[in-house]
Amino acid sequence: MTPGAASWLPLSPGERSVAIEVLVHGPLSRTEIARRLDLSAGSLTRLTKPLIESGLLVEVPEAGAPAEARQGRPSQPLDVVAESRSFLGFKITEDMVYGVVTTLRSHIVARHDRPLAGHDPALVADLLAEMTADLVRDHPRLAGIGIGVGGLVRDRSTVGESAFLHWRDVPLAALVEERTGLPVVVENDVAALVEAETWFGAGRGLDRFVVLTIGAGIGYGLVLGGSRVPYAEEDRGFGRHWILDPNGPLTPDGERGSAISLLTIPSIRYQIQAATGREYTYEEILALAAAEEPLPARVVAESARALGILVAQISNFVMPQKILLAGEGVGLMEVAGKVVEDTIRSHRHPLAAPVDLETKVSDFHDWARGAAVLAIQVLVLGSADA
Amino acid sequence: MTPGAASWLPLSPGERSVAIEVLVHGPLSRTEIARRLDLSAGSLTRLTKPLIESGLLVEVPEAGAPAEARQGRPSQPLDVVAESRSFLGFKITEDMVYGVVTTLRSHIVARHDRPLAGHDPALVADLLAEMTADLVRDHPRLAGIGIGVGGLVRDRSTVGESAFLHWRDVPLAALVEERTGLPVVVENDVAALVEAETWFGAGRGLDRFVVLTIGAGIGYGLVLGGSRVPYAEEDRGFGRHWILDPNGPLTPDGERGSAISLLTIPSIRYQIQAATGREYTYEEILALAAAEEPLPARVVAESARALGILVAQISNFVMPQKILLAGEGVGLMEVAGKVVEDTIRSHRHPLAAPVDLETKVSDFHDWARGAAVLAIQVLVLGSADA
DNA sequence: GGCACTTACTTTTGAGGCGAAAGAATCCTG
DNA sequence: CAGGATTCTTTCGCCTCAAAAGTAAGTGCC
Repeated sequence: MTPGAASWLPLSPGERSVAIEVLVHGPLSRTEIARRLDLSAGSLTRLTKPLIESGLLVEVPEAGAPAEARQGRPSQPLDVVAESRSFLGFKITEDMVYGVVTTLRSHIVARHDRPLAGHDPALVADLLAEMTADLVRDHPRLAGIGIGVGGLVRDRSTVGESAFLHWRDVPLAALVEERTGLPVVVENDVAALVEAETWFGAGRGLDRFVVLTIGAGIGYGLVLGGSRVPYAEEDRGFGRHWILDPNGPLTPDGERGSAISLLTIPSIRYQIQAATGREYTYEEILALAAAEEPLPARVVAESARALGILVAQISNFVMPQKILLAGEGVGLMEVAGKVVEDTIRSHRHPLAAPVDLETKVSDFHDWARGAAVLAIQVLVLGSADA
Repeated sequence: MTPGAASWLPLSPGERSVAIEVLVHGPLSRTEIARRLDLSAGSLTRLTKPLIESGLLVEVPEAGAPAEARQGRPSQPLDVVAESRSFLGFKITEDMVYGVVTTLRSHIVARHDRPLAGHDPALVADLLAEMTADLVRDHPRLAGIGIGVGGLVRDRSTVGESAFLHWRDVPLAALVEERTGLPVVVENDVAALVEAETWFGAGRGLDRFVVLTIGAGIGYGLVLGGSRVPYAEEDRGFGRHWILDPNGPLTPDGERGSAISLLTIPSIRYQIQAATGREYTYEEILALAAAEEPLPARVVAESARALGILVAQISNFVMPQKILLAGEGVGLMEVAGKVVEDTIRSHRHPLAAPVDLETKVSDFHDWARGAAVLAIQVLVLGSADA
């Protein structure tokens, strides 16, 4: 796809795996890479030479710890030149577009957000092109654009269905490519976040890894053998039918006691509003719960128990090495983390390995960063998927 | 391990993958193998030649369907000589040892069961050796023995903990090896069944595959990328804390409404007995439920709903291509299969891919067959795991 | 029956990746 | 400064594989 995408030269499989290893796992000496990829030292010399000559890798002086003075010839760490290329990531929400510029290492070096006036595909593409033009001024060497959208995305290029944008079969990648001339990848926002965390975040190097997001909706991503498992119902309402508590609350969305009803921000706000007649933000509700106001405390505790059950179920059946909890709703963990953990424990076998649950406080720029990682992957892998 | 295990010659990785492909997927022509393993036709000639010369593979006349007369030179299917070796599989229960002899293709060619008088390790090993001696008379060329035990097994050789045998750290493989002179593999019974189904059964060729067994207990096995995921709590009471219905029955084992309480045979018998004061077998209860006797019907329906919830949860989180339901308790599906399926559907996203749920009526000889497959794997792979 | 065509398999050849082993570089230790 | 340790490089041969050409064995059509 996207023939304009000047991918990383014609890399041989061996070279590519070396490049990815260095890209993802920071500076590494040749010996260390050989150990990780189970190759001989000789092969490493062979594989790294062209990568260094092409400027993709460089030998860095001595990675941080010269203190650790070992015997023998000092190792010569290799690293990618993180600043050699820039990547653009967008997250489209109902009323905003969040944009970030990242390095090859997926570090955010710039942010740029703009309100979204309408949902016409051409209009959205125009706005993305404008934002790209704004950002490209300070960041030349832009190598690609990644776009994250809530909804079903096909072939990493077409939005098949997006409820909040009212889109069906919009070839967003093509629209933005023709306006910017840059290679564009479009992906479901949760999928993009999962890829980002798998490559550069909590899931680095893990074999079985789960990402769970709570916010306006529920997001679930499963990584097995280092690559994401595609889901048929991808983000067309995850969790609507995950019944966590048959006696749980009934909300406009989702079945009674479903993950949607118990965990999403709109549902929690709805519950409080239905009971009090007043509107509170999610943060206000969490604060009230922390202050032990009875009604919010009960709703939040119920939500926390549901989260515990959900995490326990995932752990029981998938046995991931780590579960990453992200999204705008993770404030729940701060207020009721103990309830969550107790619930997890009571729904797990006492001899089972403890769940490695990591919470990541995240805003919309993290979603955009996730999208940018897709652009990195395309550059590195040549538009194939991991 | 087990140096006596005359494994399949020193097979190169390429040769081994060819051998396994033919072993698992029946007679295959060279072209077909090349297609499946993504190799060139030339490589296939190279790889198959030594396998044929060593007698491991043979060219078979024409596999069954000469009717399908295609144009061109007819293909020359290759096959393993299923009867060239025999394998022995044992399943140890509290009061019986079930034994089977299988071919290389894992077809059962003989059965032999004996009551188990006591649980002393030496006594059990003696019995296994006697049964082996009985069976080896009619089946020479015995290549190895596999033993399945409920409980925790380490290194495929030592029973770390088995509640019903009251064993701790019993080196069962060594005990049987020194009595029989044959290579022995010991494994958890569920794990063995999972391996068998992955190689020769419902899970053949699948990437994500789940085995769920209901019987005296609950068994759960997860296969990802073609190999089984090891669990920390392996068969030390799966399902004890899987709460499927918080309002479910309370039984001596497991938490209220747990998979153990709702699905295992002893718990269902306990529920009926507690309500009626009489003892019924599981089969009797199912028959009464089918005849719409109110109490059994209610208990069985509750059990079926729980199974549906469990299957739906597994599907939601693991997204396996297939779930195999096995064990002595699968009669539930015959009586209440519709309830199970309806429950699954109501706990799944309407757009989610339908669950491929396969029920396998199985007795203890299937467990023994699973153990025999381990012996096959050791022979083929050289005692490594898949 | 002969000729074209199709498909399956074999042989040959050449390129490329890999590891083993030997050698060079560069540090520490005494 | 010698000796050892560790990393990296070089060389060499092996193995694997793909490509291409050749052989085998059938069908279809005249």
